[in-house]
Amino acid sequence: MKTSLSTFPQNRRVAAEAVILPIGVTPKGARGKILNAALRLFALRGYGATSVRDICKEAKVQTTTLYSHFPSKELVLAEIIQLGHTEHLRRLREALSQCEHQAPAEQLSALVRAHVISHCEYSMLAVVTNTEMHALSDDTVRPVMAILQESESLLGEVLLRCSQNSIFDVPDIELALRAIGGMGMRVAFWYEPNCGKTPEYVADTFANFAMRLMGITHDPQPG
Amino acid sequence: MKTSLSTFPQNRRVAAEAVILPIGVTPKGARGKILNAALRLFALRGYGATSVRDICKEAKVQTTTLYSHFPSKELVLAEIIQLGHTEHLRRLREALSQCEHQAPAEQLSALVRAHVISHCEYSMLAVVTNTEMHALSDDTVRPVMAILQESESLLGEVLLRCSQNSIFDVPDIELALRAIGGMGMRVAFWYEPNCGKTPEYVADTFANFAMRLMGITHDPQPG
Amino acid sequence: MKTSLSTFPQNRRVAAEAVILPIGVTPKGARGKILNAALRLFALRGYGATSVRDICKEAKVQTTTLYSHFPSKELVLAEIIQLGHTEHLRRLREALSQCEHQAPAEQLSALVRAHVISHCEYSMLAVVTNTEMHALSDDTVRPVMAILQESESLLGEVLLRCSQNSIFDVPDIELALRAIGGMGMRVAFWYEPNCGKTPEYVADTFANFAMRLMGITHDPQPG
Amino acid sequence: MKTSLSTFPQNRRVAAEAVILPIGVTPKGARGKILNAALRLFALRGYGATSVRDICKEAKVQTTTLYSHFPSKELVLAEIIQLGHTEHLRRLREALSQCEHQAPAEQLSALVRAHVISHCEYSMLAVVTNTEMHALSDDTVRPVMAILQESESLLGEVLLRCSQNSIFDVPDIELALRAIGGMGMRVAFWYEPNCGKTPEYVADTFANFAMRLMGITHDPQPG
DNA sequence: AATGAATGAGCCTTCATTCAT
DNA sequence: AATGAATGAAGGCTCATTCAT
Repeated sequence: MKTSLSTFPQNRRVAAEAVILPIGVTPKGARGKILNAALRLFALRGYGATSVRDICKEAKVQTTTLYSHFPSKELVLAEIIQLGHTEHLRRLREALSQCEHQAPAEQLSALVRAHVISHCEYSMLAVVTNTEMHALSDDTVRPVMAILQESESLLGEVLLRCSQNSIFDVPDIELALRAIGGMGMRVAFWYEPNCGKTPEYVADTFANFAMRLMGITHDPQPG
Repeated sequence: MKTSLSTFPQNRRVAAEAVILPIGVTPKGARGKILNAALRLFALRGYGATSVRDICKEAKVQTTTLYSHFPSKELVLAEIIQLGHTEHLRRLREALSQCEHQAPAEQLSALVRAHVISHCEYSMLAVVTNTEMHALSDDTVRPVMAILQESESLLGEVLLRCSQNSIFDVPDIELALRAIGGMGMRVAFWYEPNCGKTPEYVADTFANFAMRLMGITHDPQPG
Repeated sequence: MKTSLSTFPQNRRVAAEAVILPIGVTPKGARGKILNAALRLFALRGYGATSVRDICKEAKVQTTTLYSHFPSKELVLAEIIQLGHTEHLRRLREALSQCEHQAPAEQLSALVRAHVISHCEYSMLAVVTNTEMHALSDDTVRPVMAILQESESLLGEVLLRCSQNSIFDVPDIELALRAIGGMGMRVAFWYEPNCGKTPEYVADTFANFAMRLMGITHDPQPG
Repeated sequence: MKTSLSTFPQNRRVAAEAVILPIGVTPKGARGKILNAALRLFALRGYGATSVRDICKEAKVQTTTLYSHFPSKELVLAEIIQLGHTEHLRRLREALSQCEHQAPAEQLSALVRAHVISHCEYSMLAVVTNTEMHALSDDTVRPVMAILQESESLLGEVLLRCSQNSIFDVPDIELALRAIGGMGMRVAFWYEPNCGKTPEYVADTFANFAMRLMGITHDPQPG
């Protein structure tokens, strides 16, 4: 018996249909077409199951044209993942910057909201970013990994400050980080615009979940 | 700057090293060797990036031997995923059966614990099961999907019963399901036996997180 | 526009459906089942496009069983071709033996009739015999070729005797042999029992064609 | 005992050595080299027994080069067969067009001559065209079959007109079509330029055979 | 004879990439 | 930049055949 709560309504990697790259970040011309096509196919089928020919057919360019814009298929993926982590980090920073003098609880809430919203809005990007990083070579992955770790540090530090505040009651801060990070990351796989919930609503709810998970008490003290 | 809270310590899909298939489920002989080799490589590199020759080299059999046990590479994956979902469902059911007359809160706790422990103990299996299902054809995925949905229904129904109990305060039950399911699912990617935490400890903590997330109050009424 | 005279009503090598090996020649048991299955598949698909597995599936025996009866796939074909040429030669000889004291014209008629009837009755055998002999190795083909050449000699000698008789008027005896042999050989490809003509009728008509082709005059002298 | 009349002097599918594709029809460059190599090997060994590697070695190109000119091995065969039937039909039409106002007898003679000459000159093409069509899939064979049937219709209609003319005496027009078509078709298997007979001579003789077979009387009336 | 597993060569085809134009 | 042809490695898979049982 199938309940209305099923989390995997179909056999696709990502529920969302629409694209794709953050506005203002997509390059013009063939380069942009290639990146968007590659992102779409990597998200739906996976990097290993997508050929250069597939990408170029989707982008409506010649196969060799790809090689005048990128040195290899791997570096197409690298650029996409780079874009993904960069945009993600930018949003986290932006969210933090708007409440940097407020209590840790406010900061945590803002971070989780930004985390979730970006996974809703750029779900394909997030799926690729989170599932295909292992396809990059060690040298290629290094700068990308640095950005990812920076994002994690941001959340980790806020969690640390929260845990030092008596309004929270955290049994294991590392596991809390894993749990909060993980629940947000999964949003990219199931969210799609027609699901009946707005990104902001999901974000608010998940921020609430994060607060609860951290054991916040109902009458907070000043941070 | 890397903090001690980083969730992705290296560029691999799955942190765990060890294998692999649930005891008692692994077939004898070449068939079992092939399944374990394939599981390991699919988990580390992905299905698309693993060749039949790779699997057979790892399993120390001839490539043609694989084809006397499986009709295709896809059906090797299918069997692994089937095993994964079946074992997962078996554990959820077992956990539930041991508290079927208890309050929903107890049941939720038991389910989350089973969910997490199985993602710790069979992390490779869980990673493959959760990230490569899209590589199966429609016909092949159908029976597997049915098992997955059965597992989800189990958790969904318990959440539903919890939400109808006044000791819980759930803003959105569907999102709660996504959050709790998602945080457990991600465990497979980062957990490894030498991380300093036992599966039981992680499971207890995540069960606690789930309770909190569901807004449980501190003096529960009988379910 | 398709006329009712079209010679290739469908894309198959041989029009006939039914089998197969001459009665009394088919071995008992697995050996016979294998030969008949192989003949059928070689006729319909060709030797190169038929696998040992295909043959064994059709014959409902194990793959290895074939190898306890035949040393190789090639020698299955060799046996079939051998059977085909042997039966063909037997029939030509039998036909000749019944008119050995009659005029060459009678002998030619009898030979053409036997040639055509055997191509009607064992059309699958004839198709394989005539189109797959090149698949045999030099050593294997030698004894088979000898039988074939014996059959041809039979017809060639009768034609020669006819041409020396003044009731015939043959411009080129070698070409007459090719023409008469060739028109009979093609019968195996298009004849099928439900075509509305009996083998005897076709044989009589082709014998008449052969006579005409040899330029027979209407008041024959004694041979 | 081998007579000088033997029709199968050696174990090959086709007696002729030389090539191959009609002048003016062979494409330039690698495509043409591949077609000629494939034709030669298909004729000598059969389609099923010829690998893509064989073709490419013979054509002195890389195996992948074949795939930038043809979608598959099957479509190499399809193109060859298409060329064969097209050229054959073209020659029949050309022959007919030069005697379209003459008596049916003249037309029959012209058709048989064209039929035979094209089987002498392009014997490899004819052998492949006539023996490997069954290797094509249903969809691929359809347009090719249409051309073949058009050629057959041409001959069938002329035979029909002949049979309605009192100078002919045809016992069974359908069998006459089979016989005349079949004897010409077999020419491709045994004719070779050094056999001591020119294509024209063979063609004239077979045209004579065809007339006799149709029961022509020796003092024809105007058609 | 018959079986089930295994073998090594080879199948057709596609891959990411390069090069001369 | 863009093109069409070409390249060498590797892809998944099937082949005819063998062997221990």
